[in-house]
Amino acid sequence: MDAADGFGRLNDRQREAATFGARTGDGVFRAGPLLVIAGAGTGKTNTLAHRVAHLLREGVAPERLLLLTFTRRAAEEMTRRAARVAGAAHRAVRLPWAGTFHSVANRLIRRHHARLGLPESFSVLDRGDAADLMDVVRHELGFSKLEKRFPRKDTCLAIYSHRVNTQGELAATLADAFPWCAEWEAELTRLFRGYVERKLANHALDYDDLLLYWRAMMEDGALGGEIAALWDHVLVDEYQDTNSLQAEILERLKPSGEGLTVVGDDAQAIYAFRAATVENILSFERRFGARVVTLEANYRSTQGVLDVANALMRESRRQYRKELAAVRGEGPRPRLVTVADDRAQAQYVVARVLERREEGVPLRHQAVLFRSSHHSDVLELELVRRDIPYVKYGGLKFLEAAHVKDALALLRWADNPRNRIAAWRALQLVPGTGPKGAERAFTAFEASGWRWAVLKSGSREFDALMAWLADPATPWAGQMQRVREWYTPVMERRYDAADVRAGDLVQLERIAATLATREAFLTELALDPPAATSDLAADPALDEDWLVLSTVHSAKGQEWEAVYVLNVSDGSFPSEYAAGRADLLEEERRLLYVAMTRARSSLDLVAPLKYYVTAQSRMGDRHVYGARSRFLTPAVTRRLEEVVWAEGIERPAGAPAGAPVDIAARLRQMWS
DNA sequence: ACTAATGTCCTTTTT
DNA sequence: GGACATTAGT
Repeated sequence: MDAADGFGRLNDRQREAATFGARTGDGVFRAGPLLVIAGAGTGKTNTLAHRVAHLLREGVAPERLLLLTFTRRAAEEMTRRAARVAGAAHRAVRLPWAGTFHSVANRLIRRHHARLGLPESFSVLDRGDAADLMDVVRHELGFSKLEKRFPRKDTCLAIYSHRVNTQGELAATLADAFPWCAEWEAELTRLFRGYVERKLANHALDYDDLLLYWRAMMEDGALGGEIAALWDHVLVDEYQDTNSLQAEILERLKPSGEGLTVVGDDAQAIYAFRAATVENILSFERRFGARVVTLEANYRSTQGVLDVANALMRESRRQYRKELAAVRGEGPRPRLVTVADDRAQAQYVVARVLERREEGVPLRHQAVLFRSSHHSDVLELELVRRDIPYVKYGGLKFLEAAHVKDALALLRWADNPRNRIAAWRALQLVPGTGPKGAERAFTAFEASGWRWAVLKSGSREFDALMAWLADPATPWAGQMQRVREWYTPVMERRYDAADVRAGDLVQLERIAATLATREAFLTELALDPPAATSDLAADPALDEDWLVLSTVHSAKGQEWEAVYVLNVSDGSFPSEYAAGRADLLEEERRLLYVAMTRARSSLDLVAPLKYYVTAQSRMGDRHVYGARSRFLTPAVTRRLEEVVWAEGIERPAGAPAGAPVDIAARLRQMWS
C-alpha cells in the first residue's frame, strides 16, 4: 500500500518518523514523545506532512490534532500536503487547529474571553501599536525628557517582551540582552507596570499577552484540563525557535510527552533575540525520554554546497551532530567573491543574476540574502536602475507605512472603542485636529460611556463614518471600501507618492474581502501581515519573473536554485553587536548556515573589502574596512572557490590586483 | 493649537 | 537615513 501513496518514497528515517507509534489494545493509535532532528533540506515538511497523514489514516480525527508552525503559510502548506498524502478518503480534510502559537492562542482566548475578564471584541496590538502604547506611558512618566536619554519606545517594548518570554528577572534580561539600558531598571519597571495597566484598560493584548493568557488558562485547573483535552496529538514545527513560555504551554498540554511530536534543527536556531532558546530542543530528549530520529539525507543541495555548510557547523559546539549528505550529487564549488565595496557588490550580483538567467535559471529561482534589511539598499537602487523586478521579504513592513496604519486605525477603533491608540491616530486624520483636539474628543467620548452617537471630532462626516463602522448592524463587506473613500483625500493632502500609497489601500481592500469579519481581518493582519513590501517601482505582476531579496530570517524554510549572500564579513556575519558574546556568536554562525543551506546548486558568498557606515558613524570617515568573516576559517574556505571581482573582471584570489592599494586610508583608519 | 522646519541621536533580525 | 524632540511660523 505504501508505494502508491508516497510513503514508499520516504527514506527509512523519514518513514520511521512519519509512522512512529502504534495502535494499542483498545484500537486507539498512540505515540510516545518524539523528537525529529531534521537537518536543512532533509524533507522535514514532507515528513511532517506524512506524519499528519498517517495519524489521519490511523483514525485520529482532524480536530483532535494540533499543528503548531512558525508561520501561517507553513501551516497551510502542511495541511495541503497532508491532505494529498492521506489519499482519497481525506482529500478534502482541513485541519481546524493548524497555525502559529499566537494564532491558536488568539482563538482560545476568544473562545474563553468571558472567563478571562475580556470582552469579545478585544484588540490584538501589532508591534507598532504596542510600541505606541508604550510611548504614551513613557511620556506620562516624564521619561521622554530626562537629561540623560531614556531608551526609545521600540527598545522598551523589546526589553519588556524579552523579559516576558524568558520568564526571568528584568535585571537578567537587561544584563543579558540590553546592557546599555541596565541603569534604567527602576524606571523600566514603573514603565512596564503602567503599560500593563493601559493594556487592561484598553482591552488590548500584545503578542506576548497571547502566550501569557494561554499559559494562564493552562494553569487554571479546570480550564487547563478542558483545553488539554481538546487534542490527542500535538505536533510542533521549528521547535528550535520556541521560547520557554511556549515550552511551558506544551508541557501543560502534554505533561508526559505522550502524543507530542516536535521537529526542528538545533543548527538552525536563529531567534534568540526573540527569547527563543535552543535549550528547548537540546533538552527535549532527556526531559521526556523521547525517541529521537535524525534526518541527514539532503534532497535540496548539491554536495559542494553541503561541504561548506558542514565545515561551518563542525566548528560549533553543543549540538546534535549531523553531516548532511547530498542525494543530488556533487555540483560546483560555492564561491567566495571579494569585491571592493557596496557598489561593486551590487554590480557583481546583478551581473551574475543576469548571467544565470541567460543559462535558463529564472529570476524567481534566485535569491539574494542578507543579515539586516538595509544591506540591500544599494542593490535595490541598482535593480531599479537596470529595470529588474524584485520582491523583498523582511524588513520594513506593509503595516508600518503611515497610510496603512491610518486606514486601519479607523477600523480598529470602530472594533474596540476603548482602543486609545487607534482613536488617537484616527481622530488626528480630521483636518485641523492635532494631539490636543484628539485628546479632548476622546476624553468626552470616554466620559459618555463610549457612545458613538456623542462623538464630536470636528467633522460630521468623520463622526458619521465612525458611527456607521461601529454599528453592529453594519455588514463587514464594504467597510474597507468606505474607509478608503473617506481617507483617500486625506492621504493625498498629507503624503506624496499618493498613487503608490493608494495601491496599498486597494491591496488592503483585497485582503479584507477574503476574511469573514472585521475582527478576523484585524487580527489576521496583526498576526500574519503580508510579508513582502511592494512600495518600490517594481511591483511584479503575477505572470512576470522577479528576483527575491530577503533577510536570512525571512528565508527560513525556503530554497532557491542560486543564492547570493551579501556582506559575508565581520560586522554582518557575525553582526558587530554579537562581538564578544559566545552564545550570540554561535547564533550568528547558525544564521550563516541557514543562508548557505537555502541554495540548491549555486552559492555565492560576497565579501566587500570596504563598506560604508550609514548610521552611528562619528563625523568624518564614512567607511570602514571589513575584516574577513571569522567564520571563514581555513577548513571552510578550503571548500570554496575564492575569486576577486572588479570592474566586471574576475580573477582568482591571490593574483596581482590592478588597482592601487589605498594604504594611506588604512593607516588613518587605524587611529580614527 | 497646529504644522513645518530644524536639530540630535542612533543596536540587526520578527511571531 | 529615520525617529523623535524642540523651535519657529501660521
